[in-house]
Amino acid sequence: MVTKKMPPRRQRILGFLQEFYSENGIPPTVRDIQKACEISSTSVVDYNLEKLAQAGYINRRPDVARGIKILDQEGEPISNAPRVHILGLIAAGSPIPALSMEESAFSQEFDTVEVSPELQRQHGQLFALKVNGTSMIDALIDDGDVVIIKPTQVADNGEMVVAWLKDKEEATLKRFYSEGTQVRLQPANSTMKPIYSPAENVEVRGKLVYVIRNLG
Amino acid sequence: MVTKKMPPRRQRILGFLQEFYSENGIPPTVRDIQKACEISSTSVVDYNLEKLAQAGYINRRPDVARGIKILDQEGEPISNAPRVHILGLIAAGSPIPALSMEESAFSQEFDTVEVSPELQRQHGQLFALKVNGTSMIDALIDDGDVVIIKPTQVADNGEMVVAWLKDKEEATLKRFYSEGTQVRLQPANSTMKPIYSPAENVEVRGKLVYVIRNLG
DNA sequence: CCTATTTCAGAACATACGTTTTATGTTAAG
DNA sequence: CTTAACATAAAACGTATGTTCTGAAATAGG
Repeated sequence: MVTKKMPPRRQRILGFLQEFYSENGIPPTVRDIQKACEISSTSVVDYNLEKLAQAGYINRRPDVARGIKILDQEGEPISNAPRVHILGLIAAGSPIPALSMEESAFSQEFDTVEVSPELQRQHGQLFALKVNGTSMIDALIDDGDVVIIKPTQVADNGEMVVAWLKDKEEATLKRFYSEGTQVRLQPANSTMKPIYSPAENVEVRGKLVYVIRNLG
Repeated sequence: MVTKKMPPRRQRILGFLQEFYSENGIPPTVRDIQKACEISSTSVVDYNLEKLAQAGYINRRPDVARGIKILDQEGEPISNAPRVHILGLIAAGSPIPALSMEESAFSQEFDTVEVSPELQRQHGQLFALKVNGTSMIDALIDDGDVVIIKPTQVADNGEMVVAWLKDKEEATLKRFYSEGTQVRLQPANSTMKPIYSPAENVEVRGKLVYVIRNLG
């Protein structure tokens, strides 16, 4: 599908649609859009909505209040469940990208996964990583699994964390144990040996709160 | 919270609300409810909606079209993502309940998990089981994990299935391999031995399409 | 049986909200 | 410059949809 460049106003409308729907559980009205996007007339909103519909970004149910259906890339309606960005891959040796998300919250550049609203409510802002390779298999995490992570710099003992090893410049998923001056990073499976490292060499980037595995 | 008995009509309205929202991505109007629940007047719908709001089942946004917010047990708004019923526990020796769901699709008697719409679209009707104990740990499935299952009687070789062993009267999660007259049920981890059983002793109940693990 | 409370009915009302119309400004191609 | 396609504007229109009013039927408690 050839995606043509979109006027900024239309882009803004589309972004607002997703944001509003995700926040309120109902799509906005034409007038909601008008106010939020600082448009002078409802007819302009209508015009741009029609364009968005032609381009396949939305569906419109004629004559029904709040009749806009927001579609994903496959043309299927999206749900209003919170979506979490998959920032990248994690594996032995692979770096984790920067964790500043607020700005690009609704940019289309990342893959996303749906999470339940409870999870989002419970933990606040989240991000996700896709696990590459079987290096985490000892922690019951398989190749291709997606892990949902809550950003944090601290962790309690026994929690599964994304740990950054400064010296090796690599990130890993392990159980975290603070043992005085050093840190033990323990695979969940006892047949694997733990990693011991000085506390100042280990940076906790986030804790693991959810694992998703898609088979089939 | 003391849940008083609800008039059947009110129960029906509540069920319709969830069904309609899940199906259409927007809540129904008062008149949608009126038609679907065969109510003679909009005022009756309004009356019952008010009661449902008092009882904490919904929120109403005054004067806004389709302003009903459906709430879960914690009083938080639900999303319109498809919800899948958790029919029970699965573990060595535990039975799996009957798989007829259509009738009780929106009864409140089961716990549910949200799944992404894509999953539902891809596989159709689904159900879920909560894994009890660590007996599936060899298949990278931990105690407390929730597995999403697509009901089916057949499976391709290598797929993870819910297999019912008639002689032992127990269900188990394993990889499925048809080997002529008998069936091999293979744990995902090679350190565990496979189960060999005559084909007529093994009933495939469903295939595993998704695994969810909630930590923290 | 009597009374109070709950539930249901029908109709009318008020407005939230999608749509249409007519007109003007803006950009891009020839 | 001219013209066509694109985009914006203001106002009015029609109906979809929440709300209210008045009254009657059904149900429950004593």
